This record gives sequence, C-alpha cells and structure tokens, in this order.
Amino acid sequence: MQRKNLEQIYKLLLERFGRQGWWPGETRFEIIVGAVLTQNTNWKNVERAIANLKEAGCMTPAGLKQLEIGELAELIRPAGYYNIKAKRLKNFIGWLFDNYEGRLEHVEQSATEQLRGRLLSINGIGRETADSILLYAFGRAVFVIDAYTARVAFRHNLAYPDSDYEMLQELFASNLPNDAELFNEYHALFVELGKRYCSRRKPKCTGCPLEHLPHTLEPEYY
DNA sequence: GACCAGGCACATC
DNA sequence: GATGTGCATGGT
Repeated sequence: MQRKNLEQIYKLLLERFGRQGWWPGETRFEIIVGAVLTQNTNWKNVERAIANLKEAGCMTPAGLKQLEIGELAELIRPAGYYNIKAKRLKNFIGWLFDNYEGRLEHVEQSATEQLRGRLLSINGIGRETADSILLYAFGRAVFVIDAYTARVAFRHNLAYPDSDYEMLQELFASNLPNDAELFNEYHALFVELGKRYCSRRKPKCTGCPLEHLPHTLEPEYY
C-alpha cells in the first residue's frame, strides 16, 4: 500500500537525519524573503544576502519598502540573479502593502487555496515559492515540490518520470495524512537526502537510507 | 573552466 | 501546450 510506503520512507529519513527544523529563519518575513532568494540558488549564498539585509536593518516589510531597488539589489547580490530578485521582492512588498497594509497578520486571514492564488498572481512568485511560503511561513498543509524532491522521487521510482509539479504534489498529498508539520519535515528531509545522496552530477547511492527500498510502488497510486 | 545550486517569466514555435 | 533562454553569484 502506497501510504505505508511513503510513511515508511519518512520514518527512515527521520531516523537517519533527525528533525530538520525548517524553515531556517527567525521571522515569518525572513522565511518569505529566503523563499524568493533561494530560487535556483545555493542556500549558502542566500544566507549571505539575508545577513546583509539584517545588517542594514531591512529585514522587515517597511525596511524593504523604503529601500531603493538598486540598493536592495546590491544587498542581495551574493544570492545571484540579484536584479530580478530585487524586483521580485519589491513586487511582493507592493502586494503586501497594497492589499494588507504591509502586515502578514492580515495575509494570514485568507484560506489556503485563495492565498495560493493571490501569491501566484505576484510576478516572480511561482508554484514552488508560493507553496514554500504557504507551508513554512503560514503553516498550511501544502507539500512543496522542489528540484531535490522531484529528483529523489524519480530516482527512487516514487513517480513516473514525466510527472509534473501537480502530479508530484498529488502523490504526497493523497498518500499522507494532511498534516503541515509532517509536510514540513518530510520536504526538508528530502532536501537533505538530495544534498547528501542524490545530487545531479555524482549520485552517491551507497549508504543512502533508501538504498534497499523495493521499487515496487503500485502504479495506480502514482 | 565546466558544472551546479531548495525557479521563474517570457519569447517563440 | 511544449520547448528554449536569460537571469548571476559562489562552491566543487
């Protein structure tokens, strides 16, 4: 049964790696900023950018709002794509002030599906970034699919190779208890597994916690 | 020096 | 609707 398999995988990963305690970030706003900055970017580089923003005293909605876009770009430079990301952060800030008086407490009032749609309407916020914000900043039970999650799922035959974002999301959503805390840890554990054993260039399959897992998931559950 | 990293929007067919 | 491309830094 699929549910048992996905829960078994979770158990194996948790035993091996321990609780990940995601998202790394002191405030809800910092989590959102990090979600944008980490787009196709190594987290180490994002940390430098976040440190710059904090040092400048700008890791708040009002703080980012008062920055010139050029200044913002310079502060987040270590995270790469700094011009486009500065624009994306400004887009989010504009949305936040135009609709919610710049207050995340007000954003929180919206139901999950509605909020997802509103986040996706912001230029620069795509599916993964929106879902990361929903799960990690607002505690909603939304399973995040990122490059690591997809790669791990495909390498271990958890999904058909041509499955798209929605299909992968459905795989986890429909075969696990609908629990934000579980989704949080599960995704973080997948990323950790990906970093250690499932990188693009040199997959290190020996020692992988899923090494001896039977690749026998029933197709109708995919 | 090539390749990679917790994506996304936009152009073109 | 699928496919290709620009965006950019820092580590391996």
